[in-house]
Amino acid sequence: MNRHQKEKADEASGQGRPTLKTLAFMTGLGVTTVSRALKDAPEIGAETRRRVQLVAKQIGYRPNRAGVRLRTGKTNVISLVLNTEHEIMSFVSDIIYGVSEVIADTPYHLIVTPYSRSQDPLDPIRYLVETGSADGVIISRTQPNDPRARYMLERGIPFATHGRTDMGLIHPYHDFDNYAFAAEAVRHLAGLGRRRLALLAPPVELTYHGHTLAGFADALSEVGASEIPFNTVSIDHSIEQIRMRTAQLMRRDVRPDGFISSAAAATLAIVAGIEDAGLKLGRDVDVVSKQSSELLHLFRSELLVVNENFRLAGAELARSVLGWIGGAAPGTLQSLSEPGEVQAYRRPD
Amino acid sequence: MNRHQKEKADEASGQGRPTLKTLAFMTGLGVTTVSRALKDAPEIGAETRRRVQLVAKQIGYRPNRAGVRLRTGKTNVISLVLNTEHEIMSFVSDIIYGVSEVIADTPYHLIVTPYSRSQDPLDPIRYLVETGSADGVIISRTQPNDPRARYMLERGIPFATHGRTDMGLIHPYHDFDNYAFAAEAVRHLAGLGRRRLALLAPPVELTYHGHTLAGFADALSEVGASEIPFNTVSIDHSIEQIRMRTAQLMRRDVRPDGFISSAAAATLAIVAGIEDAGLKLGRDVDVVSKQSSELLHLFRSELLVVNENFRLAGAELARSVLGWIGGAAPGTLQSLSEPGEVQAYRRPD
DNA sequence: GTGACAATCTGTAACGTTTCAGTATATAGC
DNA sequence: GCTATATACTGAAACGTTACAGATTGTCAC
Repeated sequence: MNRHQKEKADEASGQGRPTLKTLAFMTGLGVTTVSRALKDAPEIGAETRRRVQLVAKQIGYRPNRAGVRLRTGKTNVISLVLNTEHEIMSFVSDIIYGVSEVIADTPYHLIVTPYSRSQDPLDPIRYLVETGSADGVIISRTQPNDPRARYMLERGIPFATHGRTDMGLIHPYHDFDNYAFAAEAVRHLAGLGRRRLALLAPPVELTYHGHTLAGFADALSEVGASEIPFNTVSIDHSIEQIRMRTAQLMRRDVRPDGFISSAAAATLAIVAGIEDAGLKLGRDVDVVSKQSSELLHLFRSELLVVNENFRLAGAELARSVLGWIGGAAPGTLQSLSEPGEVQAYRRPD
Repeated sequence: MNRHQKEKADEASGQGRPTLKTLAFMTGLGVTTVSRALKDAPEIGAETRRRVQLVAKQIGYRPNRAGVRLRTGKTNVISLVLNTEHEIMSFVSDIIYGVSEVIADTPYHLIVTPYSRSQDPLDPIRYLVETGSADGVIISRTQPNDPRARYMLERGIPFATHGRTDMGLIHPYHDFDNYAFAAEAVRHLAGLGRRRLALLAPPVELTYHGHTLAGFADALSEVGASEIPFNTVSIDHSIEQIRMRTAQLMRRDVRPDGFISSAAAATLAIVAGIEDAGLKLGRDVDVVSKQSSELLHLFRSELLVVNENFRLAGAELARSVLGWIGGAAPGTLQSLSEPGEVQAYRRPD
């Protein structure tokens, strides 16, 4: 062992985390060879490859993220960008778990990048892109003409949107079919003999507001029911506001006998408003609501529900972003989740 | 300009992200000087310091995280470790926002590290520590003798726990005073004339199970009420299980006339169980429940609630971890949040 | 036996940062 | 006018990784 090798030995045998240098020393190879052996490069002998990988596994070698990131620019990070005021609560937790599930056996980490009402929604995106903090981004509250999607498309950074855009640009997305939801809800209410329907829609600026309205309108004319306008509030409004507006509406002469609600929390407010007006759910009015966890039937057993699975959405979004990062065509990474049937509550035995 | 400087210029004027080298070229200083000027090192002249900082701000210099991390080992990352099965939904979203709020104007990023039922809760912690992926860790579902806290304490990695431990070891935590909650709930129910109380407690393995039980027991003897045992389920059980057990309990001869519930979702199940047994809330039985968002009163207006603010918890936990990272003594980074009064619902005008 | 070529392996440089060990200049002491 | 010392700055090395440009073999054609 010459002086040079001795030095290497001294360095590599340190009890810190193993690095390529450690592996190189242990196997008697150069760091370059080790590096390539670990990533199955073609110019490495089969036996050497196996030997390196065995030793690496034995001593629990894990590539240093900072080293890789500095050298290659690859962060192995997916960022989930969330609005801290308007995001649906169960959405946040479920989508995180969905994403986690998918990236669990990849080297990716999930970072959460929040922004608040006061900020331009583009701010966090700009930050991520400018600082190169993530390989891929997931955004929600998608708009028909979404500056964030446009911005990332321009910079060529992989992303996926929860909800669709409508800019004639192609990018990965996952969406719930809110057109189908609203249409099914209308049909179900019509089937119960309801004729005057009100819709508590998503906020106008989001794409699925349009989808929801379209499904609502199309099905209304299909079944020959009519709309009672209820567009002074959206599911983004406070519980109190929705409750108050609902109560007001229900005290009018011409009041709805059916409600469709795009969010579970808002449904609580609608029901409260209905009861404030002295009316009874299931008798005077029926309500169809989306929900993401099976809790509404406990609230009022008369409620009619359609489930939206955010965990699945998170998983799909993660798959889409990873797919894009992996080189797949953005157009092939789009998915739409069909709503199940409208469910009435069945009392357990 | 000599050849050497020319090279520098060429490199530094590249339109990529500005680095120290860019700043060094622009200011005519060495990278070392620039680096030190930016962190207010003492041996830099006052004017130079100002000049460098001005230029840095002008061109929007941001230190490269990978560079810093590789050189110093500092990740500027806080990891929030979450159980993907048992975490309360609102807890996840609120705590994330609370943490975000605090780290917003720091260089820290928040990464979410999930683990599932099948795993040893120590796994994600080991991963974080071994790979040096975070400067600080936040864990929840804290146990009296918590191997995760012990492990991190041994390795000297800063962390904070949501909930306390009971191992005679000192570390930062934030906790809700569940002893006070249970005691107050008992007193309130006693004040309503309720005499036979049942408690739906947190799962036994968590520290606050003990706190809750102690508060419950102490207040019971204080007010001279008695306990109806209800320990076949905890708030970790499924809605269906809790509902069924509640209904069973309420059909017994000796049944509770008061319930205390440690979680809002579980309360929905308790109420359903009560009603399954043909009894009425507010008449036959009163229920005091914790909640983290103001929704329970919409569910049944007779419900009595105590609010627990998870966003605040997230903020406190983040402050604690950052404090520890910043060198503060762990013992000074502990906080306890006192429950407010038990609230009955007041109908809005 | 020579040249060509493939198959394996290797050293060096670079990513951007901080730290170490200086260097150069000015100021002060005497 | 000399040294000592403080002040302000600097180059080189290192963190762990990958890419580039070789280097060393052995094999084969002829």
